[in-house]
Amino acid sequence: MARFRETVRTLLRERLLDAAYDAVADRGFDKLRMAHLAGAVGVSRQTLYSEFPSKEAVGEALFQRELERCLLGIQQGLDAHRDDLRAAVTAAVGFTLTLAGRNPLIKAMLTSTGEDGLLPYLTTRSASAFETATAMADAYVTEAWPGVDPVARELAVDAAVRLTASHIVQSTASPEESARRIADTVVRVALSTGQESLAPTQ
Amino acid sequence: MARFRETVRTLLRERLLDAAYDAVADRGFDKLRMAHLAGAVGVSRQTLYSEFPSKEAVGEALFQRELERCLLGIQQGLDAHRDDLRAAVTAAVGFTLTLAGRNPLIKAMLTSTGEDGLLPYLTTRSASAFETATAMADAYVTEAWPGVDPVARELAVDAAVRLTASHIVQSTASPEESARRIADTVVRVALSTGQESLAPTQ
DNA sequence: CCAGGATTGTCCAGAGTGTTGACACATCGT
DNA sequence: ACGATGTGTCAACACTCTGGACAATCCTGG
Repeated sequence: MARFRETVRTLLRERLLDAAYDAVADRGFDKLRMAHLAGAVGVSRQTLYSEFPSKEAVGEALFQRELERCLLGIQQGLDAHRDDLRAAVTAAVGFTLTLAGRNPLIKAMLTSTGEDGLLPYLTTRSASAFETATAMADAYVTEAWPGVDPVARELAVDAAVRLTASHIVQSTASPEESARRIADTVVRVALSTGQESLAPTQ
Repeated sequence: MARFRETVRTLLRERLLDAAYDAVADRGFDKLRMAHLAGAVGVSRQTLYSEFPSKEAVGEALFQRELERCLLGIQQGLDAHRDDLRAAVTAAVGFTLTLAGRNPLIKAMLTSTGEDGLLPYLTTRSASAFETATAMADAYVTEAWPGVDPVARELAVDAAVRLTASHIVQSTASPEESARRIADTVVRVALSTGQESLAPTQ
């Protein structure tokens, strides 16, 4: 019977995260004030604390939500190349990198000075992020390319996710170039049998 | 400081009206049960009564909201003919009549047997409806055709609104034909000077 | 016509939740 | 060292929703 109550809670949560998003994108996470956040939504500070136990929890939720939004876009990118593994990976990774580059929240995270900002969450809370992204990519590959060997598939998906995340944090080239390199790696992993000899085949 | 609380109230109101809309469009206003309405949204019956003092109040609010939605569409129809008074009136009235004919809520109102249903509101609560529609139309004409005499303008607008409402309740012809007739009347009223003699000019 | 069920509208005690002001504590710049 | 600022916690209070009860009314079938 408490169905409306639930929607109110989720609405409150969304509003809080919206306000937090704006504040973080504007002035950075360390400049975010819990009192301002509560006031921006029109709720008491205590209510905010009953929804998010700590400021860190706000950061985690913010990061999590942004991640899921990105994954949605990636999913669509993958679906555009259901016949070419390399092209699909290139497209998805390229999309991810450019998106991350433009996203004001991620930008704010990365430009935060030193160990301030939301960067810690990228390592701390990355567990569930990796989990989600990996699960999604794995499900996709399983469904789209059932011919790939399970072991190779798992390795390839894991590599793709981790390499992409790495390039988000530490980009060494343009998104497109990085995407090509990652796709190259992933394809090699996926199509290998694991039985190759280390010795030259002569 | 109660900004969030307000949005929750309006949200509750919207949800209630949405549920009421569905129920009325489906089974008619007299078959609508306050208990079902509250349950559909997930609140107690008491909460429903604190938002709407009576079932009649629900009907009024429902009618009012639907009216405002229609007016929005009419406004757009008017803007398409800012150079031809007759065409504008014809379009707006025609749109209104066909819209009213298709609208499931209005359909449910009109098909309710006898004095049941929402029909009473069309006369009871029509005061504010007429007020709103008239004000909108008057503002439009004043802005779009400043050359029309104020007295004639007021008469024309009033006639347009009342004739349209009348044709919604009691349609004697197709929407297009009714629209043409109403537009004809309105144009005659608007362009008259009020100085014509009743006696033949000989 | 009448009895019984359904429905509306009202009331109230209790539970749940948000508000408010206060506090201890940590951090930081002066 | 000090005051200012911000985080996190607490308890008393106020408000709102809930759930059950109730009378009054309407409808329906016998």
